[in-house]
Amino acid sequence: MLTLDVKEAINSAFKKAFSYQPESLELVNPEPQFGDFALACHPFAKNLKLSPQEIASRLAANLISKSIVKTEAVAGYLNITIEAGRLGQEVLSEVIDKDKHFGVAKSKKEKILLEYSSPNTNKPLHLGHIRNNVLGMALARLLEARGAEVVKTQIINDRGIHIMKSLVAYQKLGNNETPESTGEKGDHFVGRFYVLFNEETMIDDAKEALCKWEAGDKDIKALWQTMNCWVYDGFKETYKSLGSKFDKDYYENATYLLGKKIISAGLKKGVFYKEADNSIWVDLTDIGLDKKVLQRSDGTSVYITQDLGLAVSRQKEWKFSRAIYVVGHEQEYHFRVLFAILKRLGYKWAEKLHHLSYGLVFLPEGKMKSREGKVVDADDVIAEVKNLALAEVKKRFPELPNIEAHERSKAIGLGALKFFLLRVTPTQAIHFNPKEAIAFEGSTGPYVQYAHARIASILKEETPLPPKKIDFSKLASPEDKNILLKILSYPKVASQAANSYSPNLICDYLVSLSQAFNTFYHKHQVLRAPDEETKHARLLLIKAVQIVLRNGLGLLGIDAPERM
RNA sequence: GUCCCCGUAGUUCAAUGGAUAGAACACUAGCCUUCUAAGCUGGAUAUGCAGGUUCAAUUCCUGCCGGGGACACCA
Repeated sequence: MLTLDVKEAINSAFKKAFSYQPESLELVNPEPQFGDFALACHPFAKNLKLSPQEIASRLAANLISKSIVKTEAVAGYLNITIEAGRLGQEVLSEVIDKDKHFGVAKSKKEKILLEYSSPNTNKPLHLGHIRNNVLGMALARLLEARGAEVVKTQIINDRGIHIMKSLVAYQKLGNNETPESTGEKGDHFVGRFYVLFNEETMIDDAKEALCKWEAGDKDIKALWQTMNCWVYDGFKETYKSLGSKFDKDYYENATYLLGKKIISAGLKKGVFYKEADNSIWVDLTDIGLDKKVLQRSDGTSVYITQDLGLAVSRQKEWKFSRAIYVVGHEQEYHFRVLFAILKRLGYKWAEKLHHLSYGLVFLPEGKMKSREGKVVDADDVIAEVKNLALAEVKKRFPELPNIEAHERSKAIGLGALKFFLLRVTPTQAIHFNPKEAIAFEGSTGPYVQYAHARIASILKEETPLPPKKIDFSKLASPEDKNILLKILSYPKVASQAANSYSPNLICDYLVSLSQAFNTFYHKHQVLRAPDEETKHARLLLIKAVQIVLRNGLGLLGIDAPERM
């Protein structure tokens, strides 16, 4: 790999000039006028007792490599320019050889458990869930591209008073309707009754239903089961549109009992304590948290109980080396408490649990609240972006067959939506402005997809690709170099994005690569290049761009259509 | 009251402690007889305030101001 060659050359220059071995070398891509790579020499000044400029000068004088054509010392920076043909040859042959594996590291095997969806079975998914899902899938792919085995899971909150609320409302107002009879999507059907639940007149019935449920009442359990299945049918459809996949679904009703066992065990060990009213507590004040109730005085479990059981059973089942919970920022305290309790119980793997908290999605009117109907429904948004994309496609290609038009609009609409949600740092809150979310121009998913489709349409004219042993010195324009250097940095960006759980870095990268390509595209002809050699070199160049765009979009869970 | 996240251009967002803080939208002037104009080329504007650490701070530390979230025998 080229950057390694340059690093080696710098290392030996250090040796020759100063008999010194730096611990690590961080090369950056400077402004084009300075060169292709640069090394800031300031950090070495202290050890070498020389000015950064002096260090850079001496390194420049001692830097020998057949691929380096120019070295310069400016303001304490060592600037390096690579031979034109060399860059193209090394970068392009690697990308085209590796193809879909370019940017994928074959590093150590690690098993990562990822939880990225935790729906309630009393209402349909909303925009916040979409962010959660899109982020989770992107993370899964990002980590897989680092060589990790990722176990994708969701925890379904199918138990508790809120579930009984929709159930009781249905009992009272349902008239034996079903999603089939009314033609509604199952999750929306159930959600309708959750909204109809009346806090004043029905709360006692809901509490009673919960007691019956816990006692195993047959009728309640049967209805609960039926309604949950309606909801699951609905979720399945939404997940399919989003491309969400899970290796394993966990259900709260199955994990909370294990949580209770863990709590009694902890009580015996003296990690927890019992109050006079029989409630069970943990005292975390010594680490800056609070006292927390783990079991109510009536013996029933609380929210955290199921997460304790879930964590323990998942570790037992998967033996993960790391677990990541992709859950909203508002639950940060909950997870701090959860992890602290697990540590206190003596589970060593508790150190390996991370809460990746993502910011809320705000609407122009403020925070979303499902109880007040102030939500952006997931299915609605998905349908809307598809429709808008369809209108654009039809405007451009009125003659396109319907099936093809719908396929394209699905890719484009969802590409726009996913990109919109992923381009922001996960911890940042998103202010959802419908117009921006579904924009197809500017810094958007479709912009990247469009660059990809343009390349596809050029390459379609020219199959098969030219051989890889050609004259790459034809790729010496600023536009060529800009693209080559960007491609070269892709693996690094991908690993940074994975290590810091930041898919937004990929979004940024893809936009800048697309910009580099578009600029090139407007300035240089590919099929009508001045000569055959240039044409061949350019074909390989854009092929490599296409590969990287497709791989990068793939990490984000976004399709790369051949035509738009 | 305590804790967590966030304050960057008119707006929405970027920026492993490194050279002149990047994009996009909006606004504006141009570019389709030439590989897809969902595009390209120009044009103006920004690090909340006060200190500190550092050769170097949007980035790290402290305080203040402003916005959001959390701290239930809710989930």
